[in-house]
Amino acid sequence: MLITLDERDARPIYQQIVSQVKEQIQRGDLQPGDELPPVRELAGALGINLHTVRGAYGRLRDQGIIDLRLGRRARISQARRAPASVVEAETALGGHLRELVSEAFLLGLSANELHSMLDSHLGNVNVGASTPDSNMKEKR
Amino acid sequence: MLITLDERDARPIYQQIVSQVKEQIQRGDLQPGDELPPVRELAGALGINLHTVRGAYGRLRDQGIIDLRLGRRARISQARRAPASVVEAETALGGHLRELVSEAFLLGLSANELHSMLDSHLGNVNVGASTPDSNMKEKR
Amino acid sequence: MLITLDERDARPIYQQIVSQVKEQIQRGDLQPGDELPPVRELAGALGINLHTVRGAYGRLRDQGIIDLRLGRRARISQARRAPASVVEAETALGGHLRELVSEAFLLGLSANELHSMLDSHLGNVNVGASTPDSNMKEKR
Amino acid sequence: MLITLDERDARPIYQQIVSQVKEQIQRGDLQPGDELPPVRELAGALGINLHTVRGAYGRLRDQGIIDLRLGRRARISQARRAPASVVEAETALGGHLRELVSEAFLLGLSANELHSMLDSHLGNVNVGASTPDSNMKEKR
DNA sequence: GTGGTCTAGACCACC
DNA sequence: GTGGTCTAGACCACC
Repeated sequence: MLITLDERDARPIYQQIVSQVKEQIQRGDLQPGDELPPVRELAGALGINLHTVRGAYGRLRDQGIIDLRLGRRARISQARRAPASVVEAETALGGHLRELVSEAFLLGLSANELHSMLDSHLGNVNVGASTPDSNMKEKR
Repeated sequence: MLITLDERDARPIYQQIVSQVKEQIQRGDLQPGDELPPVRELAGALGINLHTVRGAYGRLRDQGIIDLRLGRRARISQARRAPASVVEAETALGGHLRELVSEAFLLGLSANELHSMLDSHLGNVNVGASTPDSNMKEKR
Repeated sequence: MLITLDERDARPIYQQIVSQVKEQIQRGDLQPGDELPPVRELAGALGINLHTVRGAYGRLRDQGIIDLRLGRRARISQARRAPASVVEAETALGGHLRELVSEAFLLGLSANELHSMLDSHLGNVNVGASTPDSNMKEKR
Repeated sequence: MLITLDERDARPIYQQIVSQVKEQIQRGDLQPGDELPPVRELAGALGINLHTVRGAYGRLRDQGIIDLRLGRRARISQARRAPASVVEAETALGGHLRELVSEAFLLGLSANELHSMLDSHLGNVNVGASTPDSNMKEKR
């Protein structure tokens, strides 16, 4: 598993790790059951403190992304959660969307341009899910 | 000028103020040259700390949105920046979009659902601005 | 808010704090909107490290029990979550129930005795919920 | 003797083994004097570490469930302890019950739902033991 | 080896 | 004042 830290990224280190693990799951680079590197190993490779990695892993566990068990290696969870309700989705993504729209406006983007940027990012998504006609790869 | 705080919004207060000022410019409620309320007044109206409002105004100034001069009232700047290039837009928004898409994926949202969430957030912005055929309100 | 640590309790300190906050919500001693003591204050009062309290608060936040926002005091969340599904409930409580049954057996308790012990603990519950005829105080 | 590990069970492996041995005694599948498989054999069959099985057997011994003597096979102990008093039971199980009830409350479960979850876990235990009129399988 | 908890202390961001 | 992140290092429990 390849994790890289971006000095220019304003987000805290643990957040970058969390995001990258999620993106790798989404891309299919990490599959359910796959092992993550031990915290000490990843900390060493990234040149950061062990606790920083533990914080990242802990959040991934709390979000149901990975399984952590004492004495065993961290693994990508089997269970993918059920589709979220509209309310849950708004709670989880509302801040992201407001930020995105705000920034896009400042850049002078049109609604169409923003939607097509979103489309190009959705295109990267490796969805091979149970309901192929309603997944995120779907052509609009 | 009407600013309201949303308790459910997880973003820091200063950021909510920044976003709302931007959105009001976008809606045309705030025009170049318009005055913003004095820091003390807005802080009092929202029941928040002076520093918080000062922080918000400072960021708006740093982003070229308002003019701040000691002893003068804050005003909306004249200069609007030119629409960004595709490359600039990708640089500025790419991280936000990656984050948004991977979160949406883990929530089990479809591409359609994500696009319509984006639409509803663009709708709040309700642009009726200078370039009507390429603005963010545009029906898709 | 009164939190006490029990030396004899084998659970980690942060767990005891988490449990006690939950129990106080359940008893109605803590209401939505109520403030929790600042981490430094509670840490001082309990004679433990600040980070240990932060760990407890962080878990309460991750479970949606409290709201934590930078610069503001921790508060009990407004939103009570929707009733869990059978699967969620089994996931969340299965381990507790297995442990309980195992221990009860070792003690020579009958099923009836265990159920009535559960009843007496449910009696402490301060439920004032929307569906009074299906809440946890309900006589069986 | 059949022991199986449940990946979804969040408890440590040694605890799953301890619980299952207890349940099998309860079901009558294991009788006083019966031999348990050698540590090496069980570890091999489950694909786990020797230490893990040793730890489980050690705890069973500490709880008076099995007899362990160097060079001999582990056996189910003869002595069954007398039923606990109400006070003992409350001391031993009170913490578990408080925890269970407050978790259930936060999940939005009703008292009935919690009792029936308890029933289903008691059902797994499936007691057909020495005191049929007060055992844990008893229909309520 | 591997994750979990706790202490100690620094520095930062928001209010 | 108040919570958030990070480093450093100790010791523990499980495998």
